[in-house]
Amino acid sequence: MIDKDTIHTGVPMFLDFMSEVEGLLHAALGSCGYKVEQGVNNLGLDVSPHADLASSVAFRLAPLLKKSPVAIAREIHQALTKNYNYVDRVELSGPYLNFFMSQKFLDTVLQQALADNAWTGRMNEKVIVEHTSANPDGPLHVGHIRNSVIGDTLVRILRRAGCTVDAEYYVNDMGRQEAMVVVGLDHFQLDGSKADHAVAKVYIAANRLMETNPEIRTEADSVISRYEAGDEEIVAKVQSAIKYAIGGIEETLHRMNIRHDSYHWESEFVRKGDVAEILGQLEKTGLTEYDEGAFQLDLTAHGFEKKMVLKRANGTSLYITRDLAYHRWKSENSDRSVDILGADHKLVSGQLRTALRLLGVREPEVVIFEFVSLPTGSMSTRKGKFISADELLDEVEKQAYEEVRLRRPEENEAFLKEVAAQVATGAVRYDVVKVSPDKATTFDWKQALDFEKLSAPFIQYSHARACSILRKGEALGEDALAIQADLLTGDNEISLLKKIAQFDLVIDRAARELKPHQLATYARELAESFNHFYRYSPVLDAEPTLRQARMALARAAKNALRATLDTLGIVALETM
RNA sequence: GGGCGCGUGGCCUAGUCAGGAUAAGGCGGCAGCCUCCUAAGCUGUAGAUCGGGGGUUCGAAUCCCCCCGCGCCCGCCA
Repeated sequence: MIDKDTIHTGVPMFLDFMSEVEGLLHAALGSCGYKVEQGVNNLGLDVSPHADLASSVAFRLAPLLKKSPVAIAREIHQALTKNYNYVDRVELSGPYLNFFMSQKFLDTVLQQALADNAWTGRMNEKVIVEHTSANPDGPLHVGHIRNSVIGDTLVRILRRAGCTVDAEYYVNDMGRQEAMVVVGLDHFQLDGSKADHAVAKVYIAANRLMETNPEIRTEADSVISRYEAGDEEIVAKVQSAIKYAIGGIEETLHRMNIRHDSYHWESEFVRKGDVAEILGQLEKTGLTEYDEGAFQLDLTAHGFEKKMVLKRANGTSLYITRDLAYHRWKSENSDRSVDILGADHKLVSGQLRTALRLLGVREPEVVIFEFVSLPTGSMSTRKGKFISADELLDEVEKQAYEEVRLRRPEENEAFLKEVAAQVATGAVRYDVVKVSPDKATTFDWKQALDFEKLSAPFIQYSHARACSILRKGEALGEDALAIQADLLTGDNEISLLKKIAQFDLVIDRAARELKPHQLATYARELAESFNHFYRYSPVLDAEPTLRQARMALARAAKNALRATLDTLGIVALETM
């Protein structure tokens, strides 16, 4: 049986094993009279094919002690106390120290995984994540959704880690793009298509008209200054256009299981006087000057070649200035603030952070993702050159529908549609999140429509198969809650349990480092691990006691898959 | 020209921050597995001098320098 005091719902699993290993190693090093340098992972700990946790600390000590790593590892190994709880044994393998999990640890993992709320971590910071924030001048395209998916996945990871997260959309209502939409609406009609698409058509037409009619630019300038001055007629026009476009954008986001908790409009910070206040504070740094009538900040001492313009010669404010005010607000209302930005914002976000430092405001953590381009080149809303998120989702859903229909011909239309929609959302999200944000990508229809192993349906399918076993088992009277982890002796059973145990480690890292693609990799490994169990350890046909234990493992795996999929924003279908 | 990022089998990617024990997957190719809990699955096989060159190290895909290629940026746009 398991000691009651080791069971605490909602407490990490692998992290507990790891801290025990760290404790053991530090104690052993101490009794040998050795010290390791300060730094992350100074014990050289890593998950390894050779052990549940391996340490290469002997290598790190070798040059300092002028002894062979093998000899050092042997000394440390002999100095280890045998006071193990979650550790079963430590094997010496040349210069490596290999730590293995105890049966008690595996029992705990299984028990935790069966609890309803076993999947929430201990971070309790308040975090603001700003993502998407696309200009309301058209629909989201396949580049924008990289922002939305990375952002929303991080929101979910941080919440899973225990944080309170506010997902924010920063609405650009004061920029030139929006002014062009308003001018466009004076010259062209919305055509009744989906709101954001209709706005895009007007916006594109206005830009095209400007090529032959320079008056359009003057009209846009006038909209900008009248809006900033608070001209009631213009304010009403701008805001209704924006609300209309955002409505369409929201629809697309909801289709991808993405919701924002709050919206902040740029104009808010101008109207409240924050922008003026910040300009005043920056002036006190002595780094500002007027150049050809424009108010500018000189950041050459901070490595920026060009001056940062804070106010136009005509007196209107600029994006960067309003963004300073917004970021000050965010820092005052959170413990961490996170921005998801495209690679084209690298420079300006560096300038922003430097200016914030001058103002004594906590800087945001910035996640930059590289560009998504089309095989024909980069996308542009203004030129009407893009593949919209809606178009992508429609196509993927159509493909998914065909796949479900082939596999489940006996099911009704509603079933096929529901599964197809959830498979499509999952496939799109997974395709985006599985790639590191640092990587520039080229959109590829063939890849987007591929539902095999490196995709969401692979993981959803594993979950559905686990559900199927549980349904059938429960019909036979099994409760799938019996804790008999010691009966799980097969390699595939133990590695599945160990993979389940890693969930908290993956979430913890992804939440600290803001790397959502690590969770995508874990999801694939977990599903793969479950599939091996499924293939080699029959549950329902096993003899009764073993069947109970395997039922419990199937439920634990189901819970872990479900938690992983939820955190990725992918619906865990019970059947597909 | 300068800054930032990327370069891993035919194609796409993980691993790089915190250097370690045979470079991990997918797609595509070839060969297998449905009287067996959903074959969107599983197994086997071929295929990589980790862009090139130098350096640091007992040890480099990983760190440093140079070069090449690709992307993004260098606006009183956002």
